[in-house]
Formats: sequence, structure tokens, C-alpha cells
Amino acid sequence: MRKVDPDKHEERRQQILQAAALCFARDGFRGASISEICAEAGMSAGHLYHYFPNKEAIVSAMTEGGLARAAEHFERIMQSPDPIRAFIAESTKTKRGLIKESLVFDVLAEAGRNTELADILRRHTLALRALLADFLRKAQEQGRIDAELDAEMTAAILMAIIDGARSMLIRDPKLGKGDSADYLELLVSRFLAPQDSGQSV
Amino acid sequence: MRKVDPDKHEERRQQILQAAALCFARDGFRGASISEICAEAGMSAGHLYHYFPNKEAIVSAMTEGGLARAAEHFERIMQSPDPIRAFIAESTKTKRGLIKESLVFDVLAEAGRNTELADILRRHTLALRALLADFLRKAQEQGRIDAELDAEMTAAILMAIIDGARSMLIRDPKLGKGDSADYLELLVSRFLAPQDSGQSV
Amino acid sequence: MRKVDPDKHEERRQQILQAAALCFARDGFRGASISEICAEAGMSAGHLYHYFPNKEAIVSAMTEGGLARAAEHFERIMQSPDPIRAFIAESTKTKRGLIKESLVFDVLAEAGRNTELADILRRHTLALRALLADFLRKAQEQGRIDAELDAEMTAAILMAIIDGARSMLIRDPKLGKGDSADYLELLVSRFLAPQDSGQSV
Amino acid sequence: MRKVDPDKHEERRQQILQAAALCFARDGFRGASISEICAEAGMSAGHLYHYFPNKEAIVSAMTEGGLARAAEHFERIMQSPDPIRAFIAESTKTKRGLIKESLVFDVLAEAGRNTELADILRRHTLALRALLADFLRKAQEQGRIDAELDAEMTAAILMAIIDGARSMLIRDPKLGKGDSADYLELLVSRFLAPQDSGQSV
DNA sequence: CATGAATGAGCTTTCATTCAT
DNA sequence: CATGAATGAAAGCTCATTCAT
Repeated sequence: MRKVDPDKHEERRQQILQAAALCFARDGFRGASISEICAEAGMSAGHLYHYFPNKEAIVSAMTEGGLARAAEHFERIMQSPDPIRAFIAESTKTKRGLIKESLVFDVLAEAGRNTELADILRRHTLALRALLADFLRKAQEQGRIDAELDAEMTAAILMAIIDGARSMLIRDPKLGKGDSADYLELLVSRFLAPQDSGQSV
Repeated sequence: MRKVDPDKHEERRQQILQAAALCFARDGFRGASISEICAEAGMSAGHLYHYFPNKEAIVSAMTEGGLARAAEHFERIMQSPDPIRAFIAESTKTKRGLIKESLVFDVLAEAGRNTELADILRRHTLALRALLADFLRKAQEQGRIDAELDAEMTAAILMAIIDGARSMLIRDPKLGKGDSADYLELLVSRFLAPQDSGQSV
Repeated sequence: MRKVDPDKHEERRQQILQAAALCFARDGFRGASISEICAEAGMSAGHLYHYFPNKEAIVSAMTEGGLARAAEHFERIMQSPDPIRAFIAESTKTKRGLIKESLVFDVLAEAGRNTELADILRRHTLALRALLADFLRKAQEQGRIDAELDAEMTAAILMAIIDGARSMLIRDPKLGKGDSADYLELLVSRFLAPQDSGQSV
Repeated sequence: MRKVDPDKHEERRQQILQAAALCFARDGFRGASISEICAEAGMSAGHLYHYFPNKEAIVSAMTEGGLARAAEHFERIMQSPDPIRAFIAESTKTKRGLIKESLVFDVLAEAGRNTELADILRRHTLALRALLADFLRKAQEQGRIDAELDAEMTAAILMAIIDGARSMLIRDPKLGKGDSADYLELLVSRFLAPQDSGQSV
């Protein structure tokens, strides 16, 4: 019998990546072991190697996938009525241990040593930034945002703020429940506000 | 006969921590091995354990020390004529592979799993924030900064921006050489600017 | 309907053995993996086990086949006008990486531990030796070879020389291009030459 | 306290090499596992790696040592009254499973794939051959050996005969108890004997 | 006949840690 | 104070073999 495999193969791969994401979030890239991932994925140690040549490939694929999903999520948000606000809201949400399970900092840390990961991160960063810059340019045309700002640089700054928001929650978890979101929004709105005629946000 | 001992002991400890910082920056907390650190510190494996009970203690002590030094550095900067500007400048400096050797993201990543490290990080974050908040309050009294802003929250936001600036440089190394510093400064100055009658930059 | 099966089955077996010979020569009995052989034979791992119960069986069959083919080759050589000379020539030929691809030493090494392989080797050795001894006896009758020599023992010695010639080429590859063949021939001819004065061993 | 270590270190190394020789002889280079060697050497798996960086280094060192010891043995033999005879006698001796434990064929087989091992083998082969050639030259001066023979080539041939003798014993173990030694001696003596009338092949 | 998914034992190697000296 | 010998658990990975399809 011929195979319906390609589907099943991809399904298995995703199963592994999902398990890996969980384990990596729990114990870090180095701390999570292959057998831990295997147990989580309900799969023997040997079999996992039919889907990935080595651990690093799992890390790369998982990072790639995670960033892709983040981009989709981001795109959806940008079609909401007030994207910036929605955006900030997302970044400071603590629900269901999302922060703890967020691997951003693992990726950032590892990217400093692992060239492949650094490339993946850069690629996705640029893609996301382009998306954001486009949005900003349109808003500039509509006069909702300071037209003097360079869209690309501004997008980079906004992304930095998102990462910063996440680091803030790790540095002081209590802030998650306060009005940090409001302040972040204020930060962004004052930054983007058209400056000419002295109007406010 | 033994009077120099305590000094020498502390000296040795610092020697180890310095070596550890180097190794951790190079290979990460998990990636760096005790023997690697020993080699770097010019010391036998067994001897190192006279100074630290285990690897985790080294990580903790090194993080503690690193954050303390960062605070000192920070304090010094805050006494310069234009602290904010000086501050941004520091955060985006790429000199001598400082970014690569920065362990912030390793600490942030690990703090999500390691309670002890999380505590250390939080403690230092709060201390630094208090320092920064004090500075902001004074500036508010002098009318240089929007008096409506909550000093504590604003300080938290500023710290987030610093972390964000670092992440920006990892996500897109090219930005280190552009005018990202100018934009960060713009971001901060628009945020802090007194809002009274009109706008200022 | 099924008449071609037996043929095809045998064909497949040979295909596997040929692939195995290549892989074993390249990586040794232990070093070559089943999947390597499968790849070489253009066959799935599971399917290979329809033809051989396990790896050892492949080793045995391949050895058996290789020795059989060597015997045929040998027989053909012995019908040439000057068999001894032709023989030596064969043993020292380096063409097309023949030495590297020769598994004699793998077999000799393995035969010291694997009884089955030892049996196969012994069986073929005795067969070959009988062939050679027959030839020697005829030559003795014709007075071309010292009649005092025991044909069986002499055959054993000649075979030892062939193996020795191969080891010589591995120990010092440069010898393959010199006049080692001439010396081997001299060795053999002086050994076999009728001893004029009729002295015995 | 300062160390008497260097001695002990070397002793341990030899202990490992001895254990390795035993295991390799029993199961082959690939077949013998590190843990097997550790068990034989009475040492933990991890500790063995303080003495050798990896398995291949053990194989190399053991081969090197074995060949060196063989050379010494050889040198001693060559100072006996009738070296050739003593030599042959040695090569065909079966006592205490010496053949089974001989790793010559493992080394020859592996040398075809492992460059480092090939180099070691070649180096020792050339050294041994030089020794043997010297001996032959002296015998030629004394008129005990055909002066027409090239000493170096002749030495190579004699070494080939030794390897051949060993292969003979593996191919047909019964020969060890017969008069194979006598025939080998005959082979060698006829080869080396001064050719009275000066005739060539 | 043929595939390749799946297993699990075993491999080499690394590493934090302990301890006798 | 200082060494490095020694351990043992665990890591990542490979492989012969089986089995459902």
C-alpha cells in the first residue's frame, strides 16, 4: 500500500516541536534533554531522530515555527481598530503562565552564540518590522502619526519596547497586575504623536 | 601568620567570578563547564569547591556581582550633566563585543526557571529602579520632566527601554551602527517632556 | 504467474551482497550499518530482512560468495601457461584500490572470534589448497617442481605467501610500485625448484 | 603534598592499554566497548577519559605499544645463534591462545580505513625492516646469504612471510601442530641460500 | 513484495561533584 | 591551601531489528 505518510510525517514533526517547546520553556534549550522531549511527545528516543537530525535542528525548527506563529498573531492584531493599544495589551498579558513559557529570552541569549539561530531571529525580526513599518507609513499618511519619523526605525523601536515590556515582567512580576500597560501605551502614544500643531494624543 | 587569608580568600573568589563571567558569556550558564571555569581561573576543580558549594552558587554570585557593578555604573552615569542621553548612549554601545558578552538575556531566561536567580534579579531591579525614580522625582521638581508621571512606574518603563535596546541589537546587529540611539533618545524625551501648554522635544 | 520469483529472489540477494561487499570494504564489518547497505542496495531496511535473518548472515553469505569467486578466479589462473607467475602478479596488483577493497584481513580478524566465519574460511581454504596441491603434484610428475616437497604443505605455504604479499602492501604501500613482485616470484621459484643434488628437507 | 604522579599516571595508562589489548583481541576494535575496557581495567567510564581523549586514541596507543614490544622481541631474537630459525619458530607458536589474541589482522584491516593507524603501522614496519635488513647485510658479508639479494626488499619479503604464517594458522588451525614450521624454514633457507653457480631465476 | 515507522538497548563522551593526599 | 584522581549519572545519538500497513 502506498503512503498517506507525508501528512502523518508532518503531524509527527509538529508533535515533536510542540513537546520541545514545552520542555524548552520548562528547562531551557540546554537544560531540556532529548529523552525529556521524547517522553513529552510519546515517542522513543531513537524514533525522534527520524524527524530531526540532531537537537539543534529541533531548536531551530521550533524557533522558526514560534516566530512564524508570532508574526501571524501580530498581523491579526494589526487589523484591529486600535492596533497599538491591542499590541501593548498583548505584550503585558500574564495569562496562563505565558511569560514563563515564553522563550524569547532563551532565543535572544542563544542567538549570541549560535549563528544559525541568530540568522533565524534576524530574518523574522526584519519581516515583522517590515509589516509594522508599512502600518506606520499608512498611519503617517492619514496624519495619525508624526510624519517626520522614519517608519523603519520607528518600527524597530516599537519592537524593542515589546521585548522591554516582557523583560519588565520578569524583573518585577508584580508589575503585570498594575498599570504598566497604561504607561507603555502612554510611552508609545507620546512617541508617535504628530508634533507640529501642539495637539495631544 | 594568617592575617592575609581573608583578603586572599576574597581575591580568589573574585578571580573565579571573573573567570565564570567570561565563560558564561561565551557559552551560557549551562554550556560553560566547571572545568572550563577552572582553566580560565587557573585553579584546580577541587579547589574551586572550597569557594563555592556548587555551580549554581557561582551563577548566583556572579549575577549578583554583575548587577551590583551595573548599578554602580548606573549611579555614576546619573551624575553626569545629561543622564538620560548618557544612558541611552551606554545601552547602544557595541564596543568590544559588549553585547555578545552581556549576560542579561541569559539571566532573564534563567530567572524564569530558577527562583533564586529570579529573587536576585528582582532585588537589584528594585534597587536600581528606586535610584532612577529618585532622579526622576528631582527632575520633576525642577520642571524638567512631566510632573504627572508616576516616578516609580516611569523608572520601570525606562529600564524596560534599556533591555529593549539590547534586544534590538541582537535582533538586528546592523542597527548598532545607525541612528538607533537618536531614536531611543527621542522616544525617552517625548515620553518625559512636560506636557503643560504645548509640546516640546 | 509466479515463475520468475525464485530468479528475482536470488537476484535481489546478490544485489544485497554486492552492496554489502562495498560497504564492508569501505567501513568494515562492524562499521558498516544495515541502513548503509540498504541505501547502497536501493532497498528499504525492512525488506532486506526478507532475504537475510540478520547482519551476521549477510557477513557470512558475502564472505562465502567472495571466497567462491576468488576460487574461480584462482582456477582460471591455474590454467594459464605460467600459473605461479600469473598468481604472484595478481596478488601484488594495486589497480583500482583493490587492496583497500580487499576484505581478507577483515575476514581473518573476524574469523578469530566468529566460529561460523572461521568455518567458512577454513572450508574455502582447504578447497583452494586441494586445487593448488593437485596442480603441484602434476608439476612434480613433470619434474618442474621439487618432487620431495609435500604437495599439501607446499600449497599451504604458497597460500600464506599470497596473504603475506597483501599484508606487505598495506604495511608499506610504496612497495606496490617497486619490484616486490619479482622478489616474490624469486622466493617461490627457489622454493619450488628441483634441488639438483637430490638433498631432502 | 607534591605529586609522585607522573609514575602513577603512566602506570594507569599502561593498565588501560593492557585491558584494551585484551578486550580488542576478544571483540575487535569496533566490537569492544569503552565500558568493557573500563571494567577490565577496574576503572570508571569517566575516569578513563582522563588518560585518553577518545577511543581512537586508545586504539592508536595500544597499537603503537604492541608494535614497539614486537620490535623489541624481534631484536632479541635476532641476537640468537640462528635467528631465522628462531624467528620462524616464534611465528608459528600457538601457545596460550597467542594467535587468537594477536591483533595483527585487526590492525591490517583497520589500517585500510584509518589513516592514523596506517601511519603507525608503516612507521613500525619500516623500523623493523631496517633492523632486519641490517642483519641480512651482515650475513651477506659473511657469505651465509645470497649476496645478490637486495637486503631491503628481502627483509620486506621475510616480513610478509611472517604475516603469511599467521594467516595460515587462522585459515587452518590444524597446521599449527604439524610441520608447517619446517616448511617455512625450508622456504626461507632456499630463498636466502647463496646460489653457488651464480645463476639467477 | 515492499515500505518506513517504531523501538530500546547500547554506544561514546561529558560533567558536576567528592575525596585522599 | 591545593591538587587531580575518581566516580557515576546522564547526555546526545546510532543501530539492528520488528511490525503494521
